[in-house]
Amino acid sequence: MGRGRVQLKRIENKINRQVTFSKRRGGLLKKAHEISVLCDAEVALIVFSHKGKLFEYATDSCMEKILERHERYAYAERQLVANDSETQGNWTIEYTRLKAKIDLLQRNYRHYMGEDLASMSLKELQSLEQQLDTSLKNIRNRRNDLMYESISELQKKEKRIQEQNSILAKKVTKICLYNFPFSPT
Amino acid sequence: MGRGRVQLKRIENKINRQVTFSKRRGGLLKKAHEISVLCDAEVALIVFSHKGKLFEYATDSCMEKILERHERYAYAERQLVANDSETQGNWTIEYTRLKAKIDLLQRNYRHYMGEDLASMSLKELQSLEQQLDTSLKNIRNRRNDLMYESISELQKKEKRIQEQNSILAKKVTKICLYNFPFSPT
DNA sequence: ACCTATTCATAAGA
DNA sequence: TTCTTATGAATAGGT
Repeated sequence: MGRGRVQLKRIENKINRQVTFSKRRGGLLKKAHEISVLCDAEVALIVFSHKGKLFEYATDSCMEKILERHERYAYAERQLVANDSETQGNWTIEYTRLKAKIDLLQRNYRHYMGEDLASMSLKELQSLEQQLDTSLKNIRNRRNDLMYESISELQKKEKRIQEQNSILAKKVTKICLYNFPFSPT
Repeated sequence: MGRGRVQLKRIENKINRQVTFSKRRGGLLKKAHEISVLCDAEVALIVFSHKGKLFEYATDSCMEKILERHERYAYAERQLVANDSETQGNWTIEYTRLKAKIDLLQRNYRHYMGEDLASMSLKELQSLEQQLDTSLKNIRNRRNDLMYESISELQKKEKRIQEQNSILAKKVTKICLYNFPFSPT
């Protein structure tokens, strides 16, 4: 579409890639919404840009619900593939599932701690690095905000106290004048 | 697209809806794949038809990984109401325990993602910042190592091939000389 | 499923 | 980023 055919391969020019991403992302989200409305379908679309930014669309803005529904499907499939004697009931299965999830989370966590990196590919490392860089920026921004807040808070407090001080000083002067109208000072 | 404009509302005719769904589904999956390849993005697309049939696309056919990544971004609100039936016994307790663990891990995650920072104190932020800084250093070191490794690997390979080349060249020369001892060249 | 008239999406350029 | 526009793609309505 547009001027000239397009090859289905990574756009090497960074600028072009970014622009194309931005445009196509819009188109994709729009079409996802359209099919959802026109055909009464339930759609969830998740897009991570090359830089790791998230864009998403979900029918009725209910991503979690759709993902859960998907999970049930995927889960059913997995069961069809790899079941032998797990007729113990749902609890055992659910337990295993949660265990696996924790394992995964912990593995990821270690990566975020900069540990256990040997198992990661170059691409994964780069994506992780980018993510942490972004995180760090956010954290530093937040810290700066907090510090500025605290500074201005202190400055206000100081001002208030200064004012009180001068008021008190005036009172003191007045009282002194009243009690010792002719004293020096 | 096509003959006549289309209103963005549910197609009431069942046949038309089904046909349109089928066509647009194809288009949507195709475009999801295209943006994924062209722009080096990570895409997950889930479509449930009106009748409940599942269609999906995922970059590198790795749906779970993308959903996991998405989960890290998404706000955690998987509060399963497991409290209503405490009579289930140990399983319920264990289940709740695991759930809590996951919640905790996910909360920490979001901090590592530079999100959800409002609840953190200055001190906590500083410690997090320090940790991430360290992580980033480790990750960058590891990435550098990998890249150097890969470079020296390539250099070795190049050398081997060069050597083979020169051996082959010599052989060719020899054969030529043997077969055409007086030819020029 | 296949066929087109149309509308849509978008690559390139500004 | 946004707009414009030429052009390739997608697709609605038929067959």
